[in-house]
Amino acid sequence: MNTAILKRPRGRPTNFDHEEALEKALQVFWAHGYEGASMSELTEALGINKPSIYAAFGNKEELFRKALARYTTGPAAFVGEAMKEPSARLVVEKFLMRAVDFFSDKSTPSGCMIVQGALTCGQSSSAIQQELITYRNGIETMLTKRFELAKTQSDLPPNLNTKQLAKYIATIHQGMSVQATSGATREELIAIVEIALKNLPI
Amino acid sequence: MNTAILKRPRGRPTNFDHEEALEKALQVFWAHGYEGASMSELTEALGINKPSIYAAFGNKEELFRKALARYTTGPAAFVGEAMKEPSARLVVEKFLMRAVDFFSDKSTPSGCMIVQGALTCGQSSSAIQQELITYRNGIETMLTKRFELAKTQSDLPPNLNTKQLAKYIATIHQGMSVQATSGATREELIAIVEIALKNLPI
DNA sequence: CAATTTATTTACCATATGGTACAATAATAA
DNA sequence: TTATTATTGTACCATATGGTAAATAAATTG
Repeated sequence: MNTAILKRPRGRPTNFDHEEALEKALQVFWAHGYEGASMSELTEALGINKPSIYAAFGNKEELFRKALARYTTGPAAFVGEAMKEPSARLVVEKFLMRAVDFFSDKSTPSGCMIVQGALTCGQSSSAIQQELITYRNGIETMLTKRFELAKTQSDLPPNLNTKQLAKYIATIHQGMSVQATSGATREELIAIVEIALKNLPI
Repeated sequence: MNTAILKRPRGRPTNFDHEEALEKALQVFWAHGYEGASMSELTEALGINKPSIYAAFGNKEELFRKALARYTTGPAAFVGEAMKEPSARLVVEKFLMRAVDFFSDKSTPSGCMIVQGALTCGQSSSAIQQELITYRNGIETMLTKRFELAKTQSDLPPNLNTKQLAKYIATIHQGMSVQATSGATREELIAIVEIALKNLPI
């Protein structure tokens, strides 16, 4: 089954599972943000010593990037999934509703890591801050492209400004992330989405 | 005119203007958040040495609280002002439109300090984090109360859930704060508000 | 077996953090 | 003038930060 142990590499074997460790790092960064997560908290959470972390993942920045990649392909993968819905309207519904599930999942930190990982920070973290902005823009771009596709399918009117609509949806998503971190309940988040959907311009 | 110098206090006079210093501290905290603003950056920005800051304002937490108070009664006072508009609809319009002006003002940091001052942080800042949540809830409560008043004036239907509506408006506001910090232009923010207003349930 | 390779542990590094002791300074009060 | 009071500047403190050197341990190769 596990092909990884069929042919062991040369030296002393690694004593921890990289994916498991990355998952734990993700939880810490997700909960406290890039700056708010200290290396000592991370070492404690991962259960391995610092030199092992640095050997396996590079440095704090790299560890964050790898945790972030895991985040987007794991818990936050629903964003890409939502784009596959058959109509623009359903895409928005799915995106926002799944975001509510996501934000109110009590087994994970509240809020979106891409929104809150480094919104404000010291100068030393500006690289990460900028990368998260790029990720946020990426979500907007996904929405825009999906709306453009809907236009070609006569699912949306040709005069509709897809970029603006995407930005509006992203704004609600980001606002809900803040709400979730502020303690908003699942029911409250659903109410927000219902208001938003009931009054959607599409 | 200046009554403060008519009767000087006993010892060596203070060498800096407290309000000016607080204003500079506000700018730093606003731009970098509570944790992201270091005492050394603050001392440099205020142009006074650390012992003077501590003598005048207590400690970093107290300095932040005083800067935050200045924020709410100064640049962010428009929130309370907006509540005075004659109808619920106009309250929301004014609140969101003035927020756009506020967020896109190039002479101040982008985004809202109450939203971004300590969204995520290390454990040592959880007190400030909690206080900012309380401030955010306060804005929602202002909106709720204003909508309740509108009900008594037959300005809003009696069956309308004012808390939910307030939370929805607050969500858009918070989302726009994230957008502003991510580089959204004034025009883009206006477009967001226009979509939101065009589809308002009131 | 020894040699080699890699990972772990321990202990440490330079720097930055929030915060302060203490002496010097500048004002007022007597 | 002298005493008193309060603020300033310098120099410092304990601790935490991200990060690493060096020795040790555990595996494979020959």
